[in-house]
Order: sequence, then structure tokens, then C-alpha cells
Amino acid sequence: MITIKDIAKEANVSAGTVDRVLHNRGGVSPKTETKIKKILKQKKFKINLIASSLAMKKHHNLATLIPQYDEQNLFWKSPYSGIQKANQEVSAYGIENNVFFFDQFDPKSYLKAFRKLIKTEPDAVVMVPIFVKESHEIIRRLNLKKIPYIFLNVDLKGLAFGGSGYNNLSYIGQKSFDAGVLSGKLSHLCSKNGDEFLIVMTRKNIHDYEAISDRVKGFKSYFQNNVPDAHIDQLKFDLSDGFDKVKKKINAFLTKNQRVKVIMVPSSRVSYICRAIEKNHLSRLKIIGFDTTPQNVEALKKSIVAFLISQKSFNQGYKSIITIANFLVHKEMPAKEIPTPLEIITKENYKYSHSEERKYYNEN
Amino acid sequence: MITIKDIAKEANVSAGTVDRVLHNRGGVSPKTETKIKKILKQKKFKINLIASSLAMKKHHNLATLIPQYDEQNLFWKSPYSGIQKANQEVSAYGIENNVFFFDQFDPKSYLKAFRKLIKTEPDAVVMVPIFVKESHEIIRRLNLKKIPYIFLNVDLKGLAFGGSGYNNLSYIGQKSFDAGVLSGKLSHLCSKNGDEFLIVMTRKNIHDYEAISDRVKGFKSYFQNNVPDAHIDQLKFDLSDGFDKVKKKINAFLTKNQRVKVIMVPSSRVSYICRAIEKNHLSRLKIIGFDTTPQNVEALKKSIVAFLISQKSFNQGYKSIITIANFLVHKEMPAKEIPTPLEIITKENYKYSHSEERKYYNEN
DNA sequence: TTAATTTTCGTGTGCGGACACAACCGTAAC
DNA sequence: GTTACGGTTGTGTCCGCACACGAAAATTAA
Repeated sequence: MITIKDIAKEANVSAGTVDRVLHNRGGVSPKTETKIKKILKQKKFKINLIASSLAMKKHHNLATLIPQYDEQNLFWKSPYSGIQKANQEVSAYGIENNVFFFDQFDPKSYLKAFRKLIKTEPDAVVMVPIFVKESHEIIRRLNLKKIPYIFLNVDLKGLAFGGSGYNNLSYIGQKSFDAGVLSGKLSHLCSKNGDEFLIVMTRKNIHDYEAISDRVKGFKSYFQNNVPDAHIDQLKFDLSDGFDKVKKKINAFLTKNQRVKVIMVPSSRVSYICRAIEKNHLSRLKIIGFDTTPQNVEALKKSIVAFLISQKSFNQGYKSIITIANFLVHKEMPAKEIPTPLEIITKENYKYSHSEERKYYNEN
Repeated sequence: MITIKDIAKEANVSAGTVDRVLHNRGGVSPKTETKIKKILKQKKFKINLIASSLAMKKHHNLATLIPQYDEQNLFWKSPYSGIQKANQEVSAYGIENNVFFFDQFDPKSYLKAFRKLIKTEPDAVVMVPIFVKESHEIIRRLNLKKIPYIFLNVDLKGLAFGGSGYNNLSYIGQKSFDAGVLSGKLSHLCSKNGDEFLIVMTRKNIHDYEAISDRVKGFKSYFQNNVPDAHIDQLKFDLSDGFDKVKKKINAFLTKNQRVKVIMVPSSRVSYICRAIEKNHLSRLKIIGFDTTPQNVEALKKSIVAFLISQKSFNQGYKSIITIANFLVHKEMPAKEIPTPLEIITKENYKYSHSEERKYYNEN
């Protein structure tokens, strides 16, 4: 292992000078600089990140703004678990992360959480920009304070601030359209000629709309490109619809349309839909959903759901912190988009797919 | 961040004493030990791994014994790429890894590579125990020298050395049986009543036999448990069969058995089989294979293959090194088995599934 | 009681690098 | 010739921990 001292000795200078050229601190004569750089290359010197981060210890201060999870909506527990894992890892690098929760149905709580957040004067922010208007305001203030930020799970777009768009360091999440295309492919594969398809949308939150409608677009796009004459139906429910109404409506539909053989639920609420469907229909149906919430996995294990497409939200949370930590500590510029894998989960491979997550998931 | 000094101050002792109880070095009076332990827990002290590994710097010496890859058999390039990535990461911890290659068809080269390996006096070994008899000898010598070792990709079993079995620290790889079950499920999902199934085995190497036959067992097991009356055919080829013979045989079979709608190839050579099948058969077939070799991915992208089940061999390689590094540096005992995920790859999600691997893969 | 041990504990150094500070050099201004 | 100053370079300390060594305290032996 080559150290700075080795280089220094070789170049007949002190370690300090080598350090200066390594970090472009300036104050080094051109001659010695080129000499040192040559030796650096020749000896293939690599900074020892362990020692480096120990010496730096800048005590960065992160902040995270994500929706609170609860029994009704466990989806957000998963990224939070990943964030916790990452927090633990980066704490050794002198990075502390304060997590601020908000109610995913209440824009006011979103702003309120942000106000608390901004008081901690974070060096960088990880956020889930669910609410369009409020996020705009939040980002404006982050820009003013020159605080870098990344988007987690929700990819807020739009021509903000005079057409320039938001300058988030990165977006970490799923490419919803492609996820939809994949669901189309899976639907197609487990159908035969003449089968009909049904999309069931539970439009619970407005913010979901973007991702979910992208999935639907992707789904339809697959069929347009591969089975143009496929028959695709669609059912939409609203928050106001109670479970009984959902039940009645969906079973009536399935009774009337016996050729429907595949159901795709573009949200994470497939298990809810499954509960609404009567047994006599279930037997002929292949059901495809999204996200490995505990309820969905339950349905998967019972073979009610055939496929779940997971966005590995645990990894999303984990990666968001790691990414921004690397940015702060090592000035590593992340990719503008970090898409998470589209994982296909079935009853048979589930146990191998989220093993790491489970360790953290159940601690809190 | 709590440091050892903080604890020491709190307990009115020196840092050295705290260090002693942290590492059970002994030489601490029971009173002070309990006192310190209490404070440790209370303050939730966690050793700073960064500082710790910097201070240790034991300069461990690893060795890896894996098959050489070539154009004909690119499978082994993937784990090697993962190993390279890991090597880079652990080098900062003073760990060096020497990789020794052998010809996967030549037991002699295996032993020869091992002889070279053992001369470097490694502190631990990562190996792919392809050849049963030769591995037995190698492991005997590793045991004699008390060198810990882990199995990568191939899970060598058997009652070695008087019934005790091999005491490898860990096995990192796929659970072949479950992979086979999964392939059964996928086959089932994309078939309809009355369809028949075909398993095509290309028994190229003897060592593959275990994993491949386990996959077949898993496949059959799925159907026994779920579709007991399913009709499953089987074709076997041998090394001596040339491509033309394979072609003739398989197409003749498919012509005769028009109800065969799904083909499962339990090896990584599905693309080879696909090339042998005539177009008029291909159109009615769903084909399922294993491993994301470049050729297989090509067939996937052309929609010839419906599913590939990936064992993420890149991650296997990566993890094997990380695991043994953690064992050496932090005395972290790994799990006896570290199964890698059974990833389902289709044309639509491939690009999201191996992104990290590709960075390393093409560097060589 | 004192010397010899043994147990228990504190101190110091180094891991490799980051960075503040001091020291040195030459040149220009006086 | 002395002083001042900017450009260069060297030195020392610290990051948090591991570990060797030696000192102090407690115990036993003489």
C-alpha cells in the first residue's frame, strides 16, 4: 500500500506538499507539482478513504423529509428502514441525519415539518416531494440557502424557476413507466389469446397519481406495441368509496366480463383489491401488483397474487443517504437519476429478495 | 458521536481500560468492568469502524481460486468482476487478494493453481470447489494449515473427514432447488391447461451436474405440488453431440410433440438451445433459462427467451470477498449459508438489474 | 515489615491523511 | 544593506482506536 509519505520521499518533498497537489489546494510550484503528479500516477497512488474520512471529520448535518408510515400505510416504513441502516453506517463518517416526518395526506404538515427541518441548518436534504405546490416553495428556499437536495421515490418534474427545472442532485426511485411496461409483459405472458385484462385503480392520494398513471401508460404501451388488439378494461375507485361499494362493483364487473383473466393494480394496494374479489372469480384470475408491503406479501404467499413488482424502496432509502453522504464527504457527484431495479417477486423467490431489509424492518 | 474517551471519562478510568473491556482482553477488575459495561450500554457506544480498521492494519492476505473465463464460457467473468470491485474496496483495510485461475474442465490445472496459491500463505481462501475429489484434497490441506475458506457458487457437500463434513465458513451462492421451483412456477404461469413442458439438459461439465439436477428436481417438485398431472418431457445432450445433432434431435422432438409450449433449460446455455430451435417452433414456445450471460441476454432482448433466472453471480463474487474480509478484520462470523436472490429477468427489466455490474464487467 | 509477584490500570505511539501554522526562500522596495 | 512580502514548503497536531509497555495498586511470600 502506497502512502502519502512514500510519495513525498520519492519526490523529495514533505507530506504536506503532496497533500496540496492531491487536493489542488494551490501554493505549489509548477515544477514540483508536475513531478509529484508524475510519481502519483506512476505509483498508482490512491487516497486511503479510511484514513481520509477519519482525518476529515467535518461533522456534516443531513436532514430527511419523508412521509410518516402507519398501520394503514406501511409502504413508507421500508425506505425509512433503509435510511436507518444508512444512518448507522455513515455515522462513523461524522454524518448525522435528522429525519422529519409528515402526514402524506396533509400538505400543511409537510410545510410544518420542513420549517422544523430548516432550523437545523442541514448541509444537505433528502426529500420526498409529494406535494407539488408546497415542494416548489420548499425548493425555492433550499436554493436560496444553497442547500443541495435529492428526491427520493417521487420524481418531481416541471419547468420551475424560469424553465430551468429543479436542480436536485439526483432522483432515486423507480422508473414508473418501465415498471408499467413490465407489468404488461407479465400480464401478457400469463395470458392466452382472447383473454381480457383489467386495470384497477384506487386513487387514494393525488400525489400517487403521477407514478400510477405512468405505470398504466407503460402497461398500455406494452400492449400497443405487442398485442395491439388486446382488450383492456379499467375500473377506478375513489377515497369516498367504501369497501363494500368496491366489492360490489368489482365483482359485478367480473361476473359480467368472464373473459377477464388478468388484473393489474398499479398501486401498492393490490391486497385490498384482492380482499374485495370473491373466491369464485379469484380462481380464474392472475393478479399483478406493486410493492412488497406486508399485506401484499401475504396475498402473494397465498398464491392469490401472482407477481409483485418491487421497487426496493428499502434500497432507495438506503441509497439516498449513501449517495448524499458521498457527495458531502468525497465530493462525489451522483448521477442525475439513480433508478432502482424492477424486481419481480413471486411466492417462490420472495424469501431471497428482501433478506437484508427484514433485519432492519422489524427493529422499529 | 460517543468515543472511547467519553466513556473513559464517565467511568473515571483511562481509555485503555475501556478498550480492554471492549475487546475482552482481560485484566480488568470485575467492579470496573461492570461499571464500564453499564456506561457502554447506557450511552449506546458503538466502535467507530473507520478508526478501528485504520488502527488495526493487520495487512491480511487473501487468495481466491476461481475458474478462468473465456469467450466460450463467459459465466465466470461475472463473479470475477464482483471480486475485483470488492478487492478495490477492501484494499483500504490493508487486505490484498490474489486471484488464481484454473481451467474449469481440467482438474490438474485446479490443483496446479492451488499449489501456487498455497505458496502465498494466505490468511483465508475463497474457492469454487468444482472438482469433488481434488477439492477434498485441497480442503484437507487448508484444514491442516488452519486456513479458513468459503465456497463460492458451488456448494460442495458430503461427509468428509469422518462424517463431519467440510467446515467452510460459508457458502455463497444460489439455492439451486428453489431456483428450479421458481422456474416451475414461471413455466406454469405462462402456460395453459393441456400444455406440455420440456426440460433440455446440456450436460457439458460433470461439476455442473449437482446444481443443474437440483434445478430439475425443483422444477418437477413444483409441478408435483401444484399440477400433479402435468406432462413433463426431458431431452439430454452430451458434450460429444455436435450442434447439428442437437438441432436435428430437438426439432424432431418439437415437431412430434406440438403440445410442448414451454421449455426450461436448467443450465446457463439456453441461448445455445435457442439457436438450435427452428423459427416455426419458436413462435409457440415460452423459453426459460438461467444466468445472464451476454448470449442469453441477447436472446432475451430478442424476445426468444421469456425469463432468465439470475443468480447475480457478480454479487456472489463481491459478497464472498466482503464476507471474508469482515471475518478477518472484525472477526465477524458469517452465516453458514448466504443465498443470493433468485432474480427474474425479462427483456423489460434487464437494464435495471445489473447496472452496477456492467461498470466493472467491461473494464475486464 | 519488606520484598516479590500478580493484578489492575494509565500512557504513549502509530495507523494514513487533513489542515493550520510556522518557516524558509527570493525578490522588490526602501 | 535592511525590511517587507508573496510564493513555497516543512512541521505538528488531531481524527478514534488498538496495542505494547510500563507504572501503580493489591496481593502474597519471606
